[in-house]
Amino acid sequence: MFDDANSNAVRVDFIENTGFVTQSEGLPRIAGRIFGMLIFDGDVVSFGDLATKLLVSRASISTSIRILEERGLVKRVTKHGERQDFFQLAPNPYATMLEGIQKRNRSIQTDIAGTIKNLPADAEAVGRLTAHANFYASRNAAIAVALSELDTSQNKLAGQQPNAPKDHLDAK
Amino acid sequence: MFDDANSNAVRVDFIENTGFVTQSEGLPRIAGRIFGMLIFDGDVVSFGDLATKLLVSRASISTSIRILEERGLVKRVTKHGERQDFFQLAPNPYATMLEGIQKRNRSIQTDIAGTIKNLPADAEAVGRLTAHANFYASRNAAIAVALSELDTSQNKLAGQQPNAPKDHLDAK
DNA sequence: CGTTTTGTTTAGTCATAACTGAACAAACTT
DNA sequence: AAGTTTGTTCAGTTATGACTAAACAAAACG
Repeated sequence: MFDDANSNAVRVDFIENTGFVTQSEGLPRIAGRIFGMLIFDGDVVSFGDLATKLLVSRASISTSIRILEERGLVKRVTKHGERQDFFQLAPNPYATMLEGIQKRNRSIQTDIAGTIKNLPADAEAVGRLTAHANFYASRNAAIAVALSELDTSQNKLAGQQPNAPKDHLDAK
Repeated sequence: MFDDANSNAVRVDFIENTGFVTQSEGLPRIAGRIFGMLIFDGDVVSFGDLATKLLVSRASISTSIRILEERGLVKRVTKHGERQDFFQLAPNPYATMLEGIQKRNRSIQTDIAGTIKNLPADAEAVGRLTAHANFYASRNAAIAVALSELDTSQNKLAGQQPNAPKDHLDAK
């Protein structure tokens, strides 16, 4: 146990698992695998290596990386003297994720508010619709709490976060 | 404005919208439409009416209702002297929803903990994996906050929640 | 009893989106 | 310049799952 072969099996399992998790959240599975690989390896990985190590086409890497970049979870960097693009985890991907959920919840809340506004004030449904909107409001309030907690724990782990993102990395 | 035709258009929009929301959360759109209809109408609706009013097959109602029942969001009731099944919102669907998310997060957390346990304690990845698990932990802590908030606002709205669920409803 | 109503299950269709290979453009190498 | 590397885009394939129609079982009705 705890030999290299074992560790690699654990690594692959984690990466695959992360793929399933993000898939169930509506993202391509490959995007999750990339994310999982960046978490596990904690390193800067080249475009080509992503395709090679994950055994998928470069086209898939391209689209999944675009999604991860759009969501602010992954950052593209260059290496001095290297032609390939390299990728690493964005500075605080978890906070960014939570902020994305908040944004979505706000949009749903706005929609429900619009529904209420377009009804007569004494409509029988207004109470239930208000409770419905309230649900998303509490979720967002709760996420705000999680965001502040994340700050705390991030500080605790600061020493263990290798490879603080830089805009430009020199060759090793 | 605010005439019956308008209100009905608003109603249909809300129902369709709720369908989209739940679809993006991995549930069939029809399940969301049922849920939205129950929220808007706040009434007890028969199996047949669901199919008729939503213009979908009875088979779809059957599967979507099963999903909603499994998740504890909708309750099946009988009406004295009626052969059809009837459905209404479960007592506190929002709390149930949040608890479902908590359960899922816990399961992901457990998986990550398993990953960490199967690695040498000094593995370089442990710090990042811990932060990853921590993310799901804070989310769950936050949901706990939302759950207590929900209690509060539910009390505020108690007077506006019609049709408190009963196990058995007499005919009107 | 046969017929009707009702909900579930199953087989099949259809829509969607992930993924790939190939074509492509841009930048670099020689 | 010709050829190579690199990332994106596009067309096509494939896998998944929502949805339906039809078959079905159970219960109520006549």
